[in-house]
Amino acid sequence: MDKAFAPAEIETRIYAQWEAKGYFAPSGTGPAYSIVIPPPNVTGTLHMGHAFQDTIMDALTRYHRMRGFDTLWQPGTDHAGIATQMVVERQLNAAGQSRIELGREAFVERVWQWKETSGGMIAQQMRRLGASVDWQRDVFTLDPHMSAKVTEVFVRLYEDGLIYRGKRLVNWDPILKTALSDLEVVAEEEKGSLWHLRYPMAEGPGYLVVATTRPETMMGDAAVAVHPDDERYRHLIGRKVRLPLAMRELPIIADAYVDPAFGSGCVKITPAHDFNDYDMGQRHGLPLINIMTLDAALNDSVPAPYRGLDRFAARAKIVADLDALGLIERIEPHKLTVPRGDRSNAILEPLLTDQWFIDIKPLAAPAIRAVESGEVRFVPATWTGVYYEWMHKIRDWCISRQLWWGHRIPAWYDAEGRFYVARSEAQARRAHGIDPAVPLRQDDDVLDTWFSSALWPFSTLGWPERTPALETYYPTSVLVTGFDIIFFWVARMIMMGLKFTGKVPFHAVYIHGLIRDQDGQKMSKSKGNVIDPLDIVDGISLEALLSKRTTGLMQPQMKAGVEKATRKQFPQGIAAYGTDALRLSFARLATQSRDLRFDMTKVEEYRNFCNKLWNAARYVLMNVEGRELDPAGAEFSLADRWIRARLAGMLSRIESGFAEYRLDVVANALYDFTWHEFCDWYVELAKAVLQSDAATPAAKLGTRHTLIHTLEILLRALHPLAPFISEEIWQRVRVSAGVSGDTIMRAAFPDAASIPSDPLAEPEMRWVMDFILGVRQIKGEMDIPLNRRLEVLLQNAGPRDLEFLNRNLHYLTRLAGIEPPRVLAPAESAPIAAVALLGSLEILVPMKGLIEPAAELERLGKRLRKAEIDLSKLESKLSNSQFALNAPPEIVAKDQQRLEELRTEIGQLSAQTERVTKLKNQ
RNA sequence: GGGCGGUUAGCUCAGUGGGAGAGCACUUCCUUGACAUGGAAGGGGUCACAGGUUCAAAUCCUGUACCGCCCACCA
Repeated sequence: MDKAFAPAEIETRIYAQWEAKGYFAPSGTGPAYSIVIPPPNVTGTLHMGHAFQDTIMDALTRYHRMRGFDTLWQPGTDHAGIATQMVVERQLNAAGQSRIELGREAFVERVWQWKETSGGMIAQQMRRLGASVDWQRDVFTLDPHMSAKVTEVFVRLYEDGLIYRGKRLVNWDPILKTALSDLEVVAEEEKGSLWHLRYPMAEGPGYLVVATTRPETMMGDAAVAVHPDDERYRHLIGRKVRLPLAMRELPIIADAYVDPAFGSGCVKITPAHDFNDYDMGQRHGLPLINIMTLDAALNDSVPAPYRGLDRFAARAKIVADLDALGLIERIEPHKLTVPRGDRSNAILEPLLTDQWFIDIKPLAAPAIRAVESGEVRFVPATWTGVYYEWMHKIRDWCISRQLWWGHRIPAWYDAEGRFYVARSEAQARRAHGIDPAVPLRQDDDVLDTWFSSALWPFSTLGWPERTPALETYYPTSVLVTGFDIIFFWVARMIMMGLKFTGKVPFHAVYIHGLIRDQDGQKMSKSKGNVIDPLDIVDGISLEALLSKRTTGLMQPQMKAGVEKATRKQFPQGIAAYGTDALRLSFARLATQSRDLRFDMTKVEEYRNFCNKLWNAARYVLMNVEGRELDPAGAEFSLADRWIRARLAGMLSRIESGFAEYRLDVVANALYDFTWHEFCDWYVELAKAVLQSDAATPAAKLGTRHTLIHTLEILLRALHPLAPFISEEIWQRVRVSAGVSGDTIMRAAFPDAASIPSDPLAEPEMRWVMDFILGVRQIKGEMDIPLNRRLEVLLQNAGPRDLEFLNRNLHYLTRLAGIEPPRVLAPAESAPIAAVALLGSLEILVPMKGLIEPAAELERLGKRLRKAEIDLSKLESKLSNSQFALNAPPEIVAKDQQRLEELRTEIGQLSAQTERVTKLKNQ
């Protein structure tokens, strides 16, 4: 084995072998365990969030596969309608072309080409990350057989009366020229103005003042509303005002929606351009006056001077014209929430258009019950409330999009505008007896991407056919996703799953936090803080990283800032850390926190961890290869028994970590055991046996056997999080360890319960460790090199101390760096020495010029102060009579004992301080 | 306006009722035959604040402050 762990070559080689041998496919035996991947968008490459999520899913998958489950991790990618269309359109624009020029068919062809590129990059990234998905089952949401399922669902929903088409007010994106669902709207608070406009009374003098944030919509006003109980305006209800600039009259109506305290208490009502006004218009039978075109300019229903003006130009002109007429009472600054498209960032317009909707309440009710009943469990449970809140006030879902990239709506129109919903044009004709000579035209619109996403758990498994995969792996075991798409995706999958399969799509939803940069900032191209996960795996030079981060920026003026920040953060570029280090650091990050700060130092930490493990394995192999390892006749030492007990402890921590989706717990358990127990202690203890001429062959055999078996079990426990290094080392140790199997991937996950408990090993080992730590503490504080062997005397040794001492002398001399200690007789006086305490046992290191009395006094002082503080706390606790009365007896007893120990310790330390002080003063 | 998170060592974070923890960073020592991507030792925290419950609170309850997120039709 090489001296340092070199991941690059190992990873690609091992993954190729796994894939070639078909290890990712379900085993077909055992209980089913399945996860469907949240399909990444084919908009580019995977980002850190994907890599994080894939690590979690892969760890869960590998863990269950090793535990004997029939395990499927279903891969796939998403066409991501708007997002992908925008990416390709931007590419076209950069090349001086436009989508419109190209035409629908050619454009869609271009997007398919891009899909091949992006999908290929994504698959490649997933392979480098070690994802054990079943590639044979890979699907894309727009694959023809997947589209057929989408059509099937649409038609069935339509036939059940749950899909309807109609002219409704929707969120309209005038840049993308499509409708959006409520969820795709981000409400941002922005600074604006509140214009107080005077609307003259139609008859007689005077005017009403209405307050508005959008004066340009006045052209679409259908009424002015006041609160029915508002004394100021009560008498005017039923009368009329004249709409300035347009020669129309508006009724004054009463509606309790109006807040008399806001503005003037009079509201202009524009039913075709405001959601509230729309509702009010419906209540009062007001006309819907649409004044805008699809690109948000004023249309021909407004007076000539304003026609064709963009909404904001129209606003300026209308305000100027009203001002000229003296019809503006005042303008005040006002904060308002502006709706913007989540993709385009365009200011959206409520606009009347023909759209398709899902009547959602009938679907929502069973989906709410499924969570209430516990059929679907959110982890952490706090997200349940978020789900309920949205589900209880859910509104109909606008599913049609005026885009080109997506699932075409299966509806056909005749010349009269009648439409027929069917699985195909032919079926539409058959069902409605339409002559082939009558032209039919399919709806131009496509479906919201989330429509097909909602079907994902069952569509990927074969629905509507009752395929073996559907029967076996549906409902899936767990959905792993971020909280940002609970509404977009999780809720809709539960609704659709229940509707079309009668079952929930997954039993658990594990909601993880969102990956942010080291400063807690969201990672985004425009911030210039994105990292390609593979750049951490393979490393990247500063130059390459700079060019990656600064090309294709939406706002080129950001370039300088991005470059500066990048140079500051990665002056040397990024080193190659390997996949396992990245995965382990992701796991360590997977706490229940919402925001997860990704930090390079964590990756470095786990790179070092991998190297540590690699070298521990080197040491083990060095000592076992070509040697007898048959445990028959082996003698197992205290250290052997102890490390086995600690191994069991680690395994049970891992088990509960996985059960609770706490991969941070799993990663920490592995780290602590590997580094601080196996390497720091056990390997060093093993050396004391293996390098000793005094140790018996049976003892050496026991140590070798324990070394190789502990390592082998550790590797299996590590495999779900660090698949590559565990496989690589396992391949080298499996023969010596005497385990069968071709791959660690399909080896059994180690079981804590199969390791018998050993209640005596840990206390004795604790004594050994404390002895060693006591001596090391003196050496460390006195700057004495560890390997300088010291003379040590023991005072006050009890029978237990003597027993432990005799049994473990070889450990003590080696790990503490001492000569075999001499036990002082009860009456024998000790030379002046530095002292370490182990219960009542005093470990003495004679000072004789080695240790300065002043330094030892300082050390003693520190210990003494600590002990005294502890003692006084404990004394006040125990002196409280209520404590003994109410606390559990075992707590009281423990504290009593601790009190005695502290008193002994303080007595010893004080006596020692006195002795050293005397010496110093001589 | 409603709701949900967070506040623990310089930094990033674990820790849900009984002696304050990890990693990194920092200080000192160590070219020991697995590993300097290493080893040994050490310093550093009134657990945001104020009340309350309890024999006992970082942990449970109430409130306050600050930070963040989600939802929401006040023009």
